[in-house]
Amino acid sequence: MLFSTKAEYGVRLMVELGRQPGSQPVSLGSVAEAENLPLSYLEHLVAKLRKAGLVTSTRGAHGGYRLAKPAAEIKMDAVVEALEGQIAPMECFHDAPEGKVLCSHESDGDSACSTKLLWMRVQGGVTKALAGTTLAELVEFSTKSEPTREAVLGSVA
Amino acid sequence: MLFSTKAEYGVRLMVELGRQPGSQPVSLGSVAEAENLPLSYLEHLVAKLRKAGLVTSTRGAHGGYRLAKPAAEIKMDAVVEALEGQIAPMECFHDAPEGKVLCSHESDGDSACSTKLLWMRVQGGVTKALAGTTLAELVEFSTKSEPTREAVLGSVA
DNA sequence: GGCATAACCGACCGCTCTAGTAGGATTTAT
DNA sequence: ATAAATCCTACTAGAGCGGTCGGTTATGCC
Repeated sequence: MLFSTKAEYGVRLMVELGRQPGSQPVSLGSVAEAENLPLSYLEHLVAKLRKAGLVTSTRGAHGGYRLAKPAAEIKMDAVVEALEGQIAPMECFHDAPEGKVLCSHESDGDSACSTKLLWMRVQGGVTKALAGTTLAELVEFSTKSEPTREAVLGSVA
Repeated sequence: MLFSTKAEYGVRLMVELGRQPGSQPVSLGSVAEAENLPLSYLEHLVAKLRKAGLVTSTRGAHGGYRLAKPAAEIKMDAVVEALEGQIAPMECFHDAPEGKVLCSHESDGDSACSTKLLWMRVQGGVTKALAGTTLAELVEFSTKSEPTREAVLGSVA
């Protein structure tokens, strides 16, 4: 598994927030109920999203969470990275200050890392997929398939 | 981390085998020494590669391992999958008999999985990167950067 | 002010996987 | 026979995952 359920639950949470049109905050409890996920676990996840500046919170009664930005401006690489931590294909990958990629084996005296080419391509593929998808797309995708109730009913009938 | 060191070590092992020109088998011990990896751990990894039909073994003295096919015909998705198991972005992803992708949440009564679009793109990116890279490329890449000894010496001088 | 609601925070827990280690059994060239 | 190798199983420490729990703080509402 490339990602754990932290990413899954967290993205579902974000989509749920993105679904809400109004500017009023959504309580975690309602999200947990809607997505059928444990509330206390979602608390941990939403904390990461908040620290990453992806959602804002309002405390107290009628409080809850809102997207910090319009869904169309939220790229999924930021979301997944907030939840799962640095996205790198391999332990030895840490990106240097500039856009460069380092491999810890390279500093060794021996030959350059034979796997670097592969992991760079993998990382490129993943980053492209994540950064090329916005939360708004997922919201639209999920709401569009919600009226697939027809399809469900159709298959039953 | 998308992958564990199993993939890292295993790919390094494959590259090491691919480097050898002759048709005579290479002992795991020499690979372990060349790559500075624990021999007993490599044994576990190479067993997976053998079961996946990627390498062949000859037992006894002067025995060892060989690539089962020319390096140019070995695609890295097969290698990584043999080492890490099914490559899927998320727990709920299991590919159906035909090339289709299933999400376990879809069978539920509720709306289709809001994350499916994202994970499909991610999986596409990873698969494309892995399947689009051959072992031969990695072998060439690593041997080409081996004479970068100049660069290393150059930076020291 | 008091109360319900909800965000916040940290500790804890069982489980599985990772990255090894260890020890032996088997096969084979010399 | 012996040494060199693959092969196989069992074991282990540690880390992360998925989740629970209890308590603290902040806030709208009556």
